Amino acid sequence: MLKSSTPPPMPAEPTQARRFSKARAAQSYALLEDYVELIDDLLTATGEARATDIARRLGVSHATVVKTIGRLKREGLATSLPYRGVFLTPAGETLANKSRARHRLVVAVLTAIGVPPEAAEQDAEGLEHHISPATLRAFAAFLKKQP
Amino acid sequence: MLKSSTPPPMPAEPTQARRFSKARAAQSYALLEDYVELIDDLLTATGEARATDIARRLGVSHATVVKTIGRLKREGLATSLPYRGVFLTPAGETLANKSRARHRLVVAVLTAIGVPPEAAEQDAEGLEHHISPATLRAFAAFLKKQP
DNA sequence: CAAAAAGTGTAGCCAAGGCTACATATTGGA
DNA sequence: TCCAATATGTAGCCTTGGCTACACTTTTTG
Ligand SMILES: [Mn+2]
Ligand SMILES: [Mn+2]
Ligand SMILES: [Mn+2]
Ligand SMILES: [Mn+2]
Repeated sequence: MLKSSTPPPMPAEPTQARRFSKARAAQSYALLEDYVELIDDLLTATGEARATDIARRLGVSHATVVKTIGRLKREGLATSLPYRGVFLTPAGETLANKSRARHRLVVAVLTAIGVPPEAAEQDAEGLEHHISPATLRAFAAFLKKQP
Repeated sequence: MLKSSTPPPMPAEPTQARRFSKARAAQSYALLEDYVELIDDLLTATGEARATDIARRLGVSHATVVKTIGRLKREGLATSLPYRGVFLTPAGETLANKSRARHRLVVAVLTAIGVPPEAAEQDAEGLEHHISPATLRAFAAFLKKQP
């Protein structure tokens, strides 16, 4: 007999509310993670991260990017000088490195499971922001013991 | 030697922009998926889905729920009668069933990989909305050939 | 059956994250 | 050099998805 024929019961209210809450919190942080990762990539590749480049990469308008850079600065993740691009604070760099490592691990796991490469890259862009540390550890362990 | 010592190159601009775009689109649909899934669960379990119950389950205010129900109605996923709760249209039921099946499959895969149960449930709540059909198929295939 | 409690609806506020339009600054090429 | 192209900044608008406050309806209960 295959696992589970009876559907799982609905979770208790406070549990379910807590899960949704955390998912909302993760989502509200997602954009910042993508930005610092991208900014760090641009800084490494070209030495600078300009609003226009970021906008092109993200597929949004430069005005949107400028506004979000404001949020990055408010949250202590980036600095910028007028007409001189964006830079990451130490906190920003730390977050960028964590985000990049997690992004790659997610892609690797999806691929190992048999997800086609482009789908893995596509889905990872959204998935990555909802991977808890516990899941991240499980992913790393899973990859290590892969054939 | 372990796989990949050189970091992957940054994707070309249009590719990366398309990925981010799709991830944003998926996110904008996420709330609707959670709502119809939850409404369908409540209808099945208790015969009705009231705004207050939904609010308690989601951990938001009832006013927020009422407003979102408006969006569900605009998008043709639900109907409601004043002071008489919410119901799903056929389109809403279809989406609810798809969402629930996907949700369960995601949890099953995470668990199979070795993610602890509560982390699997927690992360799935956010992850599920970024699983493409291709990834879904790969997940199903992966589970089937598991020991 | 009336009063209290619970549920629902509505208004108005906020922040995030999109956009366009336009003004200003910088940069590169003739 | 200076003018055109490019980049940047700013303003104002929109939708989504949160919230509180308050009014109204329905249900429960003494
Ligand atoms: Mn990423
Ligand atoms: Mn991402
Ligand atoms: Mn779900
Ligand atoms: Mn969800």
